Amino acid sequence: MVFQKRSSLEMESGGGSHVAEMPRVPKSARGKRSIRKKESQGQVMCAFDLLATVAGKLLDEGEGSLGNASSGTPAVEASPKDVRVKQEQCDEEAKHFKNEVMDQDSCNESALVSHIAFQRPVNHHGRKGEDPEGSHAVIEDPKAKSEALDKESSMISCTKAELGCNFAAIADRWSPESVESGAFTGDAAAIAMPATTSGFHKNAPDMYNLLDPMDVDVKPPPLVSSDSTGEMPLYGNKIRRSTSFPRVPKGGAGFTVDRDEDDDDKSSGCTHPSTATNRGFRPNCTAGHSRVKKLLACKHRKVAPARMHKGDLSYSDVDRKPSFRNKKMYYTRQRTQRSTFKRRKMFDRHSAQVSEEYAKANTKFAARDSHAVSLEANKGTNSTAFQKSQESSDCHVKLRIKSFKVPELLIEIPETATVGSLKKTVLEAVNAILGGGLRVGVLHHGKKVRDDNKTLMQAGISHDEVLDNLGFSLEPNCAPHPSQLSPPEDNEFMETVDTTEPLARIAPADSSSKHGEVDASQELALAPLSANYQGSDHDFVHSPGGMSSPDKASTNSRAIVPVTPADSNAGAIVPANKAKRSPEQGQRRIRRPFSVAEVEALVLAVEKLGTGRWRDVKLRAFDNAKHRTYVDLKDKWKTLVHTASISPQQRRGEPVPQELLDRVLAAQAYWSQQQAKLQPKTPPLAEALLLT
DNA sequence: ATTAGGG
DNA sequence: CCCTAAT
Repeated sequence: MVFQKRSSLEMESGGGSHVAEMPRVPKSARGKRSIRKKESQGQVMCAFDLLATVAGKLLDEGEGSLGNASSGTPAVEASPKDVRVKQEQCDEEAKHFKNEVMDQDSCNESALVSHIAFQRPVNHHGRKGEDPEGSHAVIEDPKAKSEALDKESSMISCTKAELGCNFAAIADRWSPESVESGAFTGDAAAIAMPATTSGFHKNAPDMYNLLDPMDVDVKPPPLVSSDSTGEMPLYGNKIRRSTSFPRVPKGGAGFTVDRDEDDDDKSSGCTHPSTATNRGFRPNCTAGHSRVKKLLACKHRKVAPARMHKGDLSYSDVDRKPSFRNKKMYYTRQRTQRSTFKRRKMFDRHSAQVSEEYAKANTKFAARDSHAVSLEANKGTNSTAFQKSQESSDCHVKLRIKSFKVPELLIEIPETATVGSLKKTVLEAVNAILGGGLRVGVLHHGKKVRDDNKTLMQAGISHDEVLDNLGFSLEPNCAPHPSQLSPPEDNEFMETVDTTEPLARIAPADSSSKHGEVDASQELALAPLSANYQGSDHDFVHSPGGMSSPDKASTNSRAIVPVTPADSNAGAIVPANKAKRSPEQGQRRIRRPFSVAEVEALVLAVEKLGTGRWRDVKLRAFDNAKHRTYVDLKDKWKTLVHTASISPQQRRGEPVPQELLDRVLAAQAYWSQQQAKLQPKTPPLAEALLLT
């Protein structure tokens, strides 16, 4: 709706004469920003909503046969039609330009490109009027059903588990940083964790760049028009919008192109449940898998031979989870790294902070619904949601446990079994997967069931009871007190890896080092998931060269094993943590030379917005490129200006088309002048007088 | 959080 | 790219 209004406005203004954009409109601009943020929030909610809905459906269907769950896609498709449509548009556009710009493969990128093309039809190879049609208004439907969330909190949690949407959450939990960055996403968000929200927004910047009021009102400055004859005032805007569409429905089907990354990351994970699930489903960690299987198989035989089918399913889950995790982790890391960094500066103890957040999250969780997830503050980490499948007649309690860090497990155990045996069973399975060192805690109705000798029945855990009330937590064996908590980060790592010695071994340094290393890959891995669309920005660290690769998808196949890297350092690092961290933190970001396409986008944006509004430039042209900050853009512009002023022979790196450089100079000159005009508050006359 | 500049 | 100061 808003959108429509704007467009009309735009059109009108376009036709008429326009006032050049003001170089800056600080106040107004900022105010708008806040608005955007709000909107994004709404969207987020929406996404959750959707998720909840889908989950619900899946659950319903799933009960009968889990098999369906994986193919539950239909449900997803059904609801978010709008989203779909948008997505398609995006894709379309992308197709058009892909050929031209191989560089970037993200949807965003393509969008960007297309946008460019539109704006400057005359210049380039005939990609001119591709389609103004994408401009129809986007239908936003940010219905935030917070209440729904509340009511269905239980459902949601279940859902997450069922869908495997957790994967997002899963990975996130591993590193505190992720939490901070808002990676928390899935569950946290779903669960309604205000604390994390802020992070969330951050990552999910607004997809409104296009909608930005500024853009609308602002007409193409003279420069632009002069630059290319047939400018696109009206057109360009429209186009832009259309391009942006995809993002608007961010929450939606998850195809949130732009954001995905990162950012986004966050919502994306949950967003594509079906996809994720399916993809994730790969025989990755065979070793662990078989091992677990064996373990469980034994039990099954003894206990409930008949139910194996379910077990199989869950196993499959196991397989897929790891992969998720890996992907996620990578992704998360990357995303997070930076923020973490900053944080560190601010608080030595960033870890502490994280833990706090964690705690909050946990608390809320618990409060909200007794069932399912419980996080261990000290460990920070493992939360498990479990679901009991309704098996009626026999006295076996079937538990389906989903842990953030641990692959999903399906466990069957007689009601007469003791809590202790239940714990043991779960522990065995978990250990098999993780490689050990974990202790399992059982929570019933939010309370810890400490008496290992009680039977499940005695504890109130019976087959006919709703599973919601049962939860498992993973705890390190040795960790005696949660209170001591080592830095949350570490803990998390630990958990991931081996939980054996939680506190001691984890050193902040470790985690950091890991982060740095893994970083890039994470993103890659993740990308495939969300993938279907993607944004452009995946940064592939490993291939700094710049190209994005289509193969990202293929990438995900990689590792699966839950294993985790972490422990490697852990041992070494035990007590001392201060020294280590600092150095690692200092890591410089990897160098990612701007591609010509990026330069073009930058130039285009600057031509429109001017040189003093990097933040807007970022939003407009690089919203999806998480690795390009406004500072980066500003710096790049600086170098571009410099490059343009030196001889071609002196230039290095990927050659930038002279045409672009010329535009850079033109824009630079134009905006400098503009600035000069506005700046001098002191009228020339006055100046003159003073000088005299 | 952004912007502007120096390094 | 990083780092900082000033907003």
